[in-house]
Amino acid sequence: MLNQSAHLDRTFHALADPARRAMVERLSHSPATVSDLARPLSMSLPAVLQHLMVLENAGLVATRKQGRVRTCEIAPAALAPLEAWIAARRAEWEQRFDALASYLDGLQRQGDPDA
Amino acid sequence: MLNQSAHLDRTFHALADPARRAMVERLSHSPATVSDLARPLSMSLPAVLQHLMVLENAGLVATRKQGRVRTCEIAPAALAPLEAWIAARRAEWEQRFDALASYLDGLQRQGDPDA
DNA sequence: GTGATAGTTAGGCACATGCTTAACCAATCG
DNA sequence: CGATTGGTTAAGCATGTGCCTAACTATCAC
Repeated sequence: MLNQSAHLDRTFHALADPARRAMVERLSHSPATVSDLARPLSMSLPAVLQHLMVLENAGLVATRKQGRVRTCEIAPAALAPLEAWIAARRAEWEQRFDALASYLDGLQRQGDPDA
Repeated sequence: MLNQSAHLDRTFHALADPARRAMVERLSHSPATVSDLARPLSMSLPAVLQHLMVLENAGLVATRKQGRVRTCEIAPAALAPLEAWIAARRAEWEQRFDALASYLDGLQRQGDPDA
C-alpha cells in the first residue's frame, strides 16, 4: 500500500494512450504474442515493445518468454486501485451532495414548518 | 459518443499526475478558488493554472470567474467513461475465465461421466 | 551448417510536458 | 487616486514520450 500514488501515476499514464489501451483490450480477450499485438497497430515492433514495457511496468500486463516467443497476458488486479480511487472520489462528492440536499431540506422545513 | 478514444486519452492523462489528482481530491470535497488549489501544492501559480487547464480540458473540472476570483468545481460525469472502459475490460476477461471454467468442467464430465 | 522467424537493443529525432521567472491585467481596498 | 490581491500571459528550459531505422541475438526449420 505504500507509495500508492506512484502506482496510480503509472497505471493512469499507461492507459492514457490509444495504442496501449488497444493492447489491453486485445489481451482482455485472450493472451497473445508480441507480434499478435503489433499486427493491428500500424507501428514498428520496437515501438510496440516500448508500449508493452509501459504496460508491464504498470502491472497491467504480465509476459513470459518460451523459446523465441513472448506471450503476454493481462493482469486484472492492476485496475483495482484505479477503480478504488474513482469510487473514493464519488463517495466524497455524493456525501457533499447529500449534505447540500439535507441543508436545503432544512431550509424548506424552517420556511414552511407545516410541510 | 464519437471520438470517445480522445476523451479517454485526455481523462486518463489528466489523472496520471499526483498534483492533478490532489486537485481533484480537493475539489471532490468542495469547490475552491485557484489559490486554494495552489496552496498545498508547493509549485508556482502558473504551474497550477496549467494543471487546471488539463483538468478542464478533460472535462473533469468546471470553472467560472466572478470578479477577480475563479471558482473551480468538480464535474463528476467525466469519470463515467473511465469506469465504463474498465468495466468492459473486466467483462471480457471474466467471460474468458468462465469459458475456461466450463471447458475444464466439460473435460471433467467427459473423463468422469457419472459425476 | 543455412536461412527464416521472433524479438531485442541502440541511437536519434521531433514534439509534448512540467516547471520556472518576469511581466502584465483587472477587481477590490483604503 | 494608489496599493494590494487574484489571476493570467509569455518565454524559456530540462526532461520525458513516441516514434523511427539499423543492427543485433536467439530460436526454430530444413
